[in-house]
Amino acid sequence: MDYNFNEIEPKWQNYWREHHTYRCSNDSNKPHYYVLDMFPYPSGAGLHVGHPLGYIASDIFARYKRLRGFNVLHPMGYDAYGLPAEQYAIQTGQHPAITTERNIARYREQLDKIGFSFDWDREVRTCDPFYYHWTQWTFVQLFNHYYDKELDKAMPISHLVEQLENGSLETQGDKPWKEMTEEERQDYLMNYRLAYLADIPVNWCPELGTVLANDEVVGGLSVRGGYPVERKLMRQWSLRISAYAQRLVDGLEEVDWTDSLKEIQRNWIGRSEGASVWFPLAVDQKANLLPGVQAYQGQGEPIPESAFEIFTTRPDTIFGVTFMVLCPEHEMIEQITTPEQRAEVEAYVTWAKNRSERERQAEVKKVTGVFTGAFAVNPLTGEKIPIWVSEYVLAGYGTGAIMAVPAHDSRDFAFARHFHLPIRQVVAADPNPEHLTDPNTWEESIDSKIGYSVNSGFITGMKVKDAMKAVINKVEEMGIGSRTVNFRLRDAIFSRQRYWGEPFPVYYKNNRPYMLPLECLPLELPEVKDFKPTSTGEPPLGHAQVWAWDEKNRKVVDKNLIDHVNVFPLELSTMPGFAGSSGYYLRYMDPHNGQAYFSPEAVNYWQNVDLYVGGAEHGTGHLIYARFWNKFLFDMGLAVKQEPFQKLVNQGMIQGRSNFVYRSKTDNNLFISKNIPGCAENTVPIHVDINIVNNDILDIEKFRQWRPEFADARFELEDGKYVCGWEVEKMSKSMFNVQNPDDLVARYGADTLRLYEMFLGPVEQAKPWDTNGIEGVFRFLKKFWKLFESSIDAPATKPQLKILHQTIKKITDDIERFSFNTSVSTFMICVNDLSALDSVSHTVIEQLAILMAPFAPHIAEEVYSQLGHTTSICDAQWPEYDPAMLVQDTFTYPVSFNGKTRLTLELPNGISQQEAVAAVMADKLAQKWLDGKEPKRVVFVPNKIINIVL
RNA sequence: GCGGAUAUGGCGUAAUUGGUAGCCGCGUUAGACUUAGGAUCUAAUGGUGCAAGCCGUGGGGGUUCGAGUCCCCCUAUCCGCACCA
Repeated sequence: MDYNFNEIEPKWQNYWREHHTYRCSNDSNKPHYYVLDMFPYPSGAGLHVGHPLGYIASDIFARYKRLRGFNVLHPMGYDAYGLPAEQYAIQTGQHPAITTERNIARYREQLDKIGFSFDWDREVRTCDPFYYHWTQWTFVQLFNHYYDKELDKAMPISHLVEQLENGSLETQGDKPWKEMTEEERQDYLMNYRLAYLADIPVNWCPELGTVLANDEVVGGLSVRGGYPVERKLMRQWSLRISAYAQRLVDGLEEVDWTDSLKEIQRNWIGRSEGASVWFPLAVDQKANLLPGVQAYQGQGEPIPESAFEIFTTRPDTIFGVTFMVLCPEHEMIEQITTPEQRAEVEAYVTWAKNRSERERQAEVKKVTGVFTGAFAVNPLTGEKIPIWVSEYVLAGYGTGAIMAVPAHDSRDFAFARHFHLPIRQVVAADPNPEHLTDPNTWEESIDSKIGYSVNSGFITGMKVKDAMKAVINKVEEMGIGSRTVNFRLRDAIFSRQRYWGEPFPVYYKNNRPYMLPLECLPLELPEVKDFKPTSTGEPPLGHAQVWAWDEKNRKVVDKNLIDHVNVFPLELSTMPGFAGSSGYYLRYMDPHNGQAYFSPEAVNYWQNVDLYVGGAEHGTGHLIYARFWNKFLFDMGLAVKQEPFQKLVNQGMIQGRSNFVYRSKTDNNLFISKNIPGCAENTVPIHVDINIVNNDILDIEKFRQWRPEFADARFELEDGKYVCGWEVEKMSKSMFNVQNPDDLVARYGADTLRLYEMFLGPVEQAKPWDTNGIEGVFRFLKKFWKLFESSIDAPATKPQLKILHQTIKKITDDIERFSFNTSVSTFMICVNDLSALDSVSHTVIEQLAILMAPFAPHIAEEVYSQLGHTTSICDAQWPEYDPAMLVQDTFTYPVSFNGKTRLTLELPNGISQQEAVAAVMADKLAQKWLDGKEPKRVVFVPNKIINIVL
C-alpha cells in the first residue's frame, strides 16, 4: 500500500481527540515542563504558513519532552480582543464578538489539521468574561498597590496610608496628611498607585479614535493601520511600569533569551547613569555671559528657590557648559522669561506644542529654539549662562532640562553652531594644552568618553571616568546634586477609547475613580448600538444604556438612574490589547478556576514557562508588559518566579516569495519566459499567484483561467515551459504570494508540511517561503513508508543498529539545541542508509518511528500501531543511544601535507603517532607528496587528522 | 547616528570543540522502467582544466602545523531604537 496521508492523518487526529491524548493534569509525579506559544490574534485572513512555524517547533519540543517522561503543559488560546475586529464592526455593523467567534473557529480548524499536541481543554480567550475576570482583578490590585522603594517591591496602598497616618512617612510638597480632606488624600495616593489616573501627554490617533501605547506607535504612525498620531494631554489610566524599570533590567540576567532580544529590551528600558544637578538662576538679568564672573558661593547653602534641576550622563563636562536648554513644556519658562523675550518665547512654545509627533520626528535634524533672556549660574564655575528653550529637549525624559556642552554632545554642538553660542572644550584624548585645537573650527563634537578633562578646574587632568565621580562627589557635598539613574521606559498608558476590550471595573464618584468590589467581577462588556465614538466624543461605551454602577445594590444599572448619590457613571474606556495577554500564561495553569486567577497548587507545580516561542516583534510590547505583570503578581505572593518566561526562542519571520510573469511592452497578450534574451528590456513584470506556479514554472492553463484578461494569453516559451521570475517580498494578498497551510496539507499532508517548515532552515532565521523543496520532504516520507512496509520480523543486525544509534544520538542532540532542520536531514540520511541494506527489522523501524513522532506524529502513530501497539506513540519511551553501537575498529584519517589534505588512510583505532607516521611513509601516494623530504614536524590528533609539515 | 544579527554552489542549507568545506534537499544533466509521468529507481552535479593539478566560505590583513570557525580593519544586506542629555 502507498503512503496515504489522506487516510492516516484524519484517523489519528480523531483518535487523539477521542482519547484526550493531549489532556494534561496538574497532578503528576513526573517532572513538569511548560511549553508555550505566543497565542494568536484570530484575524479574518486565517493562518498563513508563517504562523505554524513557531507552533511546529514548540510542538516538536513538547512531544519530545513528553516522550522523555515529562508531564508537559502545552496549551493554546486566543488573544481575541483588538482593533481589527472592531474596525470591521464599524465598517459592516457586524458585532466583533461574532466575527471573532468565526475567526477563532477557522483558526481552530486550520490548527487541528496540522496535528498539534495542544491541550484544548485549557483554551483561554481574552474576550471571555470567565477569563477577563482576572484581567480586571489584576487591574484592581494594581490600583490598590504602590511601589515601595525601601522594600523594592509592590505593597498594598494601605501600608502607605498606615505610614502616613502614624507619621513615619511625610507627604512630599503638599499639606501634611493629617490636614488633608478625604479627597485630597485620594488625589495624593493617586501619585503612588501602580494603576493610576493622570493627565498625561498621550499618543492620540484621531483616525482610530483612541490613545495608543508607545510601542503601538512607530515613526509617528499607528502600528495598526498606519494613521498619524498626535501628542495630546488627556486624563488616562496608566500602569506605573517605570517603577519596575530596574528589576526589568536585572531580570534579563536570569533568563535564557537571545542576546539581541535582551538588547532590544535594555534599549527600550534605557537605563542611564549620571547626575542630577540643580542650577540656580542668575539674579542680575543684565549681566553678560561667561568669563570673569565670581564663583558661585552657595556651598552648603540651601538651593535658591529659583533653581532648576537637570540630568546629565556627563557630569565631567560641567565646566564646558555654555548654555542651558529647557523643553517647551517646562514649567519654569513662564517665570523666567524676560519681558523683551516673552513674545518670541510664547510664539515658539505654542508652535512646538502644536507640532504633530510625525512632523517633529521627520525634522529631527532641523535646529529650532529661542532664548528666554534669563541666565543660570554654573554652580561650579560661577559663570552666567543663557537659558534657551528648544524642542530637542524632551519633556518626558529626565527633568526636561539640560546643561548644554556643545563641545562634547552632538546635539548641543548643532544648536550652538546654529545660534552662534560659544563652544568650550573640556575633554581631550591628548590633554597636552599645546595640542588642543579651537572648537570653533571643529566639524563635529567629541562625544567619546575616552580621554582626560581639560580646562576644568579641580578635575583638570583626570580621566573622564574619575572626573565623573569627582564632580558627583563635589555636587553632593555642596548639596546641589546627586548620582542619579534615569530610565527611558515610560509608564504604560492603559486606556483605550474603544469598544472591543476589557471594561474597567471602575466607577466615578465626585469625579474620582472607585473600584468595583472584587466579588462583583467580572464587569461584563455591555452591548452598544454603535461602535463609533458618541456625538459628544465619548468612547463607544458611551452608547451603552445599561452602564452605571448602583453602589448600594452592587450591580450594573441603566444610566438614567445616575444620581451621583447611589448610582454612578462607569468608566467608558476599555483596556488595551496587552492587558489580556499579560497574564495568560498563568491562567493556563488553572484555567477553570472560578475562585482565583490560579491556585497556589497549580503555580507551585508549574512555576513558570520553561519554553516560550514567538516573534521578536513583541520585544518592546508584550514581553515587557508580561514581565511587569508577572513581577507584580510575584510581589503579591501569587506568582512564584520573578520571570515568567525562562527560555525564549524567537522564530524568524517568514517572508513571501513572489512570482512574476513578463508581459511584452508591445503586445498585451504576449508573455515572454524569463530567460529568453531581451525579456528584461522588452517586458513589464506582473505579479502572478504563486498557487499557479510550481518550481517557478507557470501552469499556463491555470494562468489563462486565473483572470479573464489572460484568457487568450500567448506565450514565448523556453524548452516548452514558461519560467517565472521571483523576488522576496512581504507576504501579502496584494502580491499574490500568500501561502495557505491548508492547501499544502491537502496536497502533501500535515506531516510533510511540518517537516518541510522545519527543513527550511534554522527556526530563528528569517526566510522567504518557498515551496520548491517540499517535494523532497514528501518523497522522504514515502520512502520511510516503503521501508516500513518492507521491514521484517527479525532481530536487528549490527549495521542496522549502528545506523539507528547514530540517528538517536544526532536527533536527541539536535532537538535539545533547537536544530530541527538538521534533524530532518538526519532522518533522511537514516532512511537512505537503511534502505541500502538488504532488510530492516521491525524493531529498528519502531524506534525510528518514536524518534520521528515529534516531527511527523501521524505517520509515526500509524507505523507504531501497525507494528502491534495498542497505545499512542505519545506514551512511548524515547530511545536511549548506546555508545557501544558506534564504536568503530578503524578510523579513516585525512592526511595532509602543509595543511592541505591530499589523501586518506584507514588505520586501526588506538594507533600511536609513530605507527601512524610509519603507515603514511609506506603509502605510495604519500611518498609522492613527501617528494623524498624529511618531515619537519608531524601533527597527529587521534581520530581526527594527520598533518605532515615539510 | 547607536545597538544587534547575517554573508558558504544555480537555490534552501550543513560543518556542535580550530581538524577532509559543501552533508541533506531542491533544481539541473544523463540513463532505466513505462502507453504516459508532476510516479519510481540509478548515476553525475562548487569553479577551472584533457589530466596531474590549481582556485574556492562577502573583501583585506593576522594568529596557527591547520581558519567557514579565533583576532583586527572594511563592505553589503536585514532587524531594532532613534534629539533619551
